[in-house]
Amino acid sequence: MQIKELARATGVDVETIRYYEKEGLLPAPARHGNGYRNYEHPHLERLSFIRHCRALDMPLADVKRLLGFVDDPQGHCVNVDELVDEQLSRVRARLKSMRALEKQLLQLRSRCNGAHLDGAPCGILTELVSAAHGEACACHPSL
Amino acid sequence: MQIKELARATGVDVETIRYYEKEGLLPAPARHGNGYRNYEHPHLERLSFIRHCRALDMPLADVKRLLGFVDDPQGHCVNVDELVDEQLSRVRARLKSMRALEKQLLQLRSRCNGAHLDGAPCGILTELVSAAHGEACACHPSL
DNA sequence: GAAAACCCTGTAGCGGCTACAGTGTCAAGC
DNA sequence: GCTTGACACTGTAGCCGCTACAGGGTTTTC
Repeated sequence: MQIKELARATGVDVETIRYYEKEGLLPAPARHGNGYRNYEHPHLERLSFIRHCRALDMPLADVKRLLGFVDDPQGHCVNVDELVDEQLSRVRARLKSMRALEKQLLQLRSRCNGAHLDGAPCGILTELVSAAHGEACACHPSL
Repeated sequence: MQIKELARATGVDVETIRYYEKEGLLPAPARHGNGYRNYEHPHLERLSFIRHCRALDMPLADVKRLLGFVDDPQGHCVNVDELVDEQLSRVRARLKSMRALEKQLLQLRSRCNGAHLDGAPCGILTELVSAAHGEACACHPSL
């Protein structure tokens, strides 16, 4: 299988496949006489595995570790568990801060209403600038 | 004010301050005779403004545009509005995918339970590998 | 024999910093 | 006057996970 076929089969970009090989995530395949990479089914499986982990937003370093567990399947469940747990708490931490962000942006945007018509200065800008003065700030109370 | 004082006053790293100057977000300050940067209060305000926007996770390019509006405060409210709206929808899109992620990770983690004691292979790894075979997958149904 | 479509390697770029290396300057203590 | 330490400067490289070239070779199709 040439690289483009593997790319099509997995939905992974050709350049990304070569990148994974360079980074040691995907083993270097055999080559045709002309130097073209020749992939087999195991490569497809491994690449799908990688993409699946990436879809879960795991860093490549973690994916690499997981692949190590797959290659040597001897009761590493605890390690795998930890890895997933870490990823989960990373995701949750980001969720929390994104929710706060959404709230702040909503409050900020509401400042603009009504200021369009008269010559008053933009409420959003005023709000943002006021943060620089250390005044109480509706959109970013924690600063 | 020397750069370290500004850094302390704003909570921004010294290197980051120089980086902002290089990127054109913070105007180059006057220099002392020895070449050291000499910041005034307006720099502090501007830097606080930048950090505030960054705390809202706005890209530096947007912050730059906002600073342009601040410098030329002539009824740009509609533009500012748009900018904040764009940021809000970016945040919301990410929120959505993070929530999906959390769910998938939770399901994945639940696979591990009970497999620790006997010699069965790790449920999480099994689940992740099964994705490579295109089987139905609890933790990532959409692939 | 020419064009299009594929392949190769290697390097540079993205964003937003962060971390050096290598050098200069200044204030305090001896 | 000398050393030590903390600060300053410039410039470059590294982080992540790709992505996009440049500059070349090969294969297929007309």
